[in-house]
Amino acid sequence: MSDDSPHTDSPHDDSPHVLSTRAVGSADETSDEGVEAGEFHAFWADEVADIIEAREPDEPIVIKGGVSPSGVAHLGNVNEVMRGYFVAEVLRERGYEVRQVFTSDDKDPLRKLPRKLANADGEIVGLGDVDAGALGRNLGKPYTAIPDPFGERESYAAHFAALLQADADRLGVPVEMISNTELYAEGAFDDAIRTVLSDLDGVRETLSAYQDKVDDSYVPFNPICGDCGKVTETVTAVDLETETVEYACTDMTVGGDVIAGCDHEGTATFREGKLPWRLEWPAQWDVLGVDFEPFGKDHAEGSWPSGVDIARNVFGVEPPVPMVYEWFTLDGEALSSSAGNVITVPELLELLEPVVVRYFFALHPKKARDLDIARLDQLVDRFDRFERAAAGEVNDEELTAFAERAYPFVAGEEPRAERVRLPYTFAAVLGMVDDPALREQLARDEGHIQEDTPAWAVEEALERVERARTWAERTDNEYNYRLQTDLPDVSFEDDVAAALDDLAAFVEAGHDGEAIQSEMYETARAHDLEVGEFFEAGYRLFFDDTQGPRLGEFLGELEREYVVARLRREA
RNA sequence: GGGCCGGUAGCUCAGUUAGGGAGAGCGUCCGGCUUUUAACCGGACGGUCGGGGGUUCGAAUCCCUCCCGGCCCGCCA
Repeated sequence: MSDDSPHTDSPHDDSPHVLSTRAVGSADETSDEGVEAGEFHAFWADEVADIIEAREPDEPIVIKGGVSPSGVAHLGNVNEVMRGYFVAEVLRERGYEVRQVFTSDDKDPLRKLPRKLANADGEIVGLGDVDAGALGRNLGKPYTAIPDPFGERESYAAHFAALLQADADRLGVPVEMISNTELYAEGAFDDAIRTVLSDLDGVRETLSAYQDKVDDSYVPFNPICGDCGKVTETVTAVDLETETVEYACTDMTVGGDVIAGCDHEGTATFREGKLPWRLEWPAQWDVLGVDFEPFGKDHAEGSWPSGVDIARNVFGVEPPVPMVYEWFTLDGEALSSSAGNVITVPELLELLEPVVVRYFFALHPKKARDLDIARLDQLVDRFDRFERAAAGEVNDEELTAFAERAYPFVAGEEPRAERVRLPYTFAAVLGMVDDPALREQLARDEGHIQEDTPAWAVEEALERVERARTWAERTDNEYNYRLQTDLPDVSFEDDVAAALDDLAAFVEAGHDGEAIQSEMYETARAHDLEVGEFFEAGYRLFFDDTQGPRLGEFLGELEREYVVARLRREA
């Protein structure tokens, strides 16, 4: 076998870890012409796009994400949307037509009561705030057959889907929401179900390699009970002629609990039931023509391998290009809605600009990372640096390569030279005052806003202030000071009071912030006070606290009469 | 127990494609701004690249092994 063609050792191994340090390799293309597989990309979405492109997909290229409705649409779910989005945008830039779809697996039964729910505004509420009894009575039914606990939409599923749609909108990602229930209703899965039920032995054989419970009486189809409306698990007969199944509404075991069946026995059509997940997922690939799908690491070793097998050997289709993303933690802990460790998109957008959130999801999907709310300033700093790098202003080759490629997809535009980003912590300082004009003045004095900065840039820069303010309040950190409009309850020693009066006179005479700052030291010495003691008096008067921002310069920006009166403890 | 994925400075992370200088920002400390008071500037400190072994002239990077964390290996999704 003197073979001169260097064959790649292993053919494609179906590992879903397409971006792993080890698995990147790839294109099992013959080397003679073509696709340069090993080409390095600074942006992971380009690597994924290469793999998709190498398979010469039909257009439109279909990128899918999906979730099962649960209580809360949290930031983890956004992976499904944003990861696919970046790949979609890269492919669009390469000239392809791309559809990004998002399935809501809403024909799944509600198996247990969620501890927490998100209302239409994305706020998390407890079960006590909704009609929990109605939910409890509907255990076992498809989400689309359960009333919206908030009484607003036509169903629990619709409520949840609306949350995800709203989140995608807020992040500027156009996705096509697809209801699984509707796909069944319109017959999209008819062929897949027929295929499965026509070859039960073959399906069982394939499935049994992954699921122990598959025996020769197992029928992978779950009819909806015509009597009680629950998803059933016991099919007693299949009639391929009439395309119906006979079923019995038996009990369903969920964890340690049992959802009681109603014992009804009936007949269901192919559209009055659903495939179990391991078959439904590959059936979706077939029905929707999916070319790429990102998914969390929980699927990587479970349903993905079986899905690949079933796609090829049951449905006769090639599975999509996969991509496993690592889960991120929130404040160092796993996301958990029952434990209260979740954050929704609207909540996060009270703290961060959408572009920063998009940036977070443009970072490498395979790295385990933490979203640390207390240190959001670090994330924003990193984004700002990333943005400067995109504009070629950072002396860091690696970062610049990544930023130049990824930034347009993150921001939706090329970097704009006039743009102003206030450092997040500085924005938090500005948040100590309410007056928008004063905030702007402070930013100008500090040199962040120039004479010729266009109005749009000023406006957008200042949008960060409100968010940083909210952050300071939420985390009650060292920026959580509030300029006091009313005189706090204070009392000072005579010497301190005298010093304050002197300072008041100085301010009244008209001096700028820098001069006031200097004068504070002079005044303290003149009255034989510790400088710290004098500053503390000032902070007490203006912030009702013992610390704060650089006081003199801060006071210089405030209305003179107000400062003078406050220093004299008059108002 | 088995498989997969992660583990780089106090924190958040880049660097692993293709082996060659261990890096950035923040924090800390010191200093500067006629001034100890969290905004600005400069500097320093800070790491057994999870541990060990191997290949190599040379390893964060390749190989083996072990440790830690997460996920999966029942059902469900």
